[in-house]
Amino acid sequence: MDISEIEHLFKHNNWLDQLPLHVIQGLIAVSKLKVLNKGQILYAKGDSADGMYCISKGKIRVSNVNSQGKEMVLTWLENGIWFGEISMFDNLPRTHDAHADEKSHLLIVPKLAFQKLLQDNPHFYPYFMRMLCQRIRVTFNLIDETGGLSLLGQLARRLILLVNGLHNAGQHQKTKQIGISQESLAHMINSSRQTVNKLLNQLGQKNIIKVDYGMIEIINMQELEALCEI
Amino acid sequence: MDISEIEHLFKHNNWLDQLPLHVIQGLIAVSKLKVLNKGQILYAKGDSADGMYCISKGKIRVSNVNSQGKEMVLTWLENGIWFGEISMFDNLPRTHDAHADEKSHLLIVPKLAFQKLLQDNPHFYPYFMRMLCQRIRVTFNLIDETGGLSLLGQLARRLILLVNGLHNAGQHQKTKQIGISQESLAHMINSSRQTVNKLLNQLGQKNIIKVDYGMIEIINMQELEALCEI
DNA sequence: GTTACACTGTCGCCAATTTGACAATCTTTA
DNA sequence: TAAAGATTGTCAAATTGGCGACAGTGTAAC
Repeated sequence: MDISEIEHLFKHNNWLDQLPLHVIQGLIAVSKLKVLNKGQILYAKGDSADGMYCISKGKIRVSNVNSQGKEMVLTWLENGIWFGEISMFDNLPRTHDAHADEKSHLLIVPKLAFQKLLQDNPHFYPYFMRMLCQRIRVTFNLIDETGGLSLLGQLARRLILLVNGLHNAGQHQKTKQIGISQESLAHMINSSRQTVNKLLNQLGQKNIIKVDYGMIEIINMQELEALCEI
Repeated sequence: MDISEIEHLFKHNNWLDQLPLHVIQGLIAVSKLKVLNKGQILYAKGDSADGMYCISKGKIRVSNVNSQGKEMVLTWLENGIWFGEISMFDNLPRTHDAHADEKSHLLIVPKLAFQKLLQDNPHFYPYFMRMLCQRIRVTFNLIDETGGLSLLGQLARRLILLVNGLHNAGQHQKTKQIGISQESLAHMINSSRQTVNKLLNQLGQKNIIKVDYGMIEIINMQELEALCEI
């Protein structure tokens, strides 16, 4: 990964891109690269944080384990996504587990460097206040839009969430494919594999999605969005 | 409401109480009082924000209307609770509706005054960054802990949430009574009044809670917490 | 006080969902 | 390539939960 590629990662973020170029370059100078192999853990819930991450390649699974020991996946994060900023800002433990689902390349902005940046340049605070507010709005949305939906509605909402990402709005949409097993999907909406299988195939017959082995592709996004109303 | 009472409201908040006394007094000087009658609306989702609130008396219902037109209640807020800070910090519309469920007295800290405070004193930013992070952590918890629970588990979780408050941690616990109809509770966990009624009475027979007209009292908090594992 | 309204308790029926089971298909690993 | 493991498709039986109905009880308003 060369410098221009790294700069691009910063420019891709709605908040970091507000920083003057020389500040970005300062952050890049102290940032580190990290490569995770498939299945490797990045951090666990409760870990203390070393910094904030951006994915330059690969896929990270953000999840935690519920009281029955079942893994509940919050979301997957992919190229260009920044994450892990909460613990960086408040110095408290990680809220989730993060695993690499495939070989992944990450950029790490160290916590101390970032905190020093803010300390030395308090006028940058508002950018990151807004960044945090945005996170809150997204999670509120998740809570609100899930409540009151039928199972089919929840499934549709979840599929959209999985392609668009739980992360910050305004991303240019990539492929509309989701690599996920029906069992994982079932876990996410607190349902059974069999029911999810039935519902997915119903959507498949209506040509709204295409169901494959370990893979779902969204064909008709409008229809899917309409289903989120039920 | 006299000055010392208002000062107490500021001291009650984990973040505001970090501000020097003269700053608090400055904020109090520009704050306004507002009285809402029962049923009156404080703001609606989408409204632009005038500031941040604290309840000195009464009860505020935070909710929104889902796509089927059903009201989904996120939480109730009571004495001493600060809320409405998101829109104040990011200048974006309100995320929820807020209604007074009974005659309520509010303190309003105007947005402009607060923004000026931060502009003039950037070293206060970190307090409020942490405040926002705390909100994110609480909402993540709500999402994570609800997922994978049985209906009974969700109900137990919700009851605990309602006495402890969805708001920031570290509040000294008041009475363990919740004034709420079983129908409202049902809405909150996306279930039916009848089912909630049955579950509540089961908990009542086990002496975990006490069920009354429009009122639920938690008797055995430990047992209730244990139920959040199923 | 009494009338209207809101809330609770409890049916029974019916639809939706879970669960366990098993076979078929796809992918990965040895 | 073959074997092992993961994922999907499908059934039937058992369970859960939603919904309408209606009576009983508590609260508020006039």
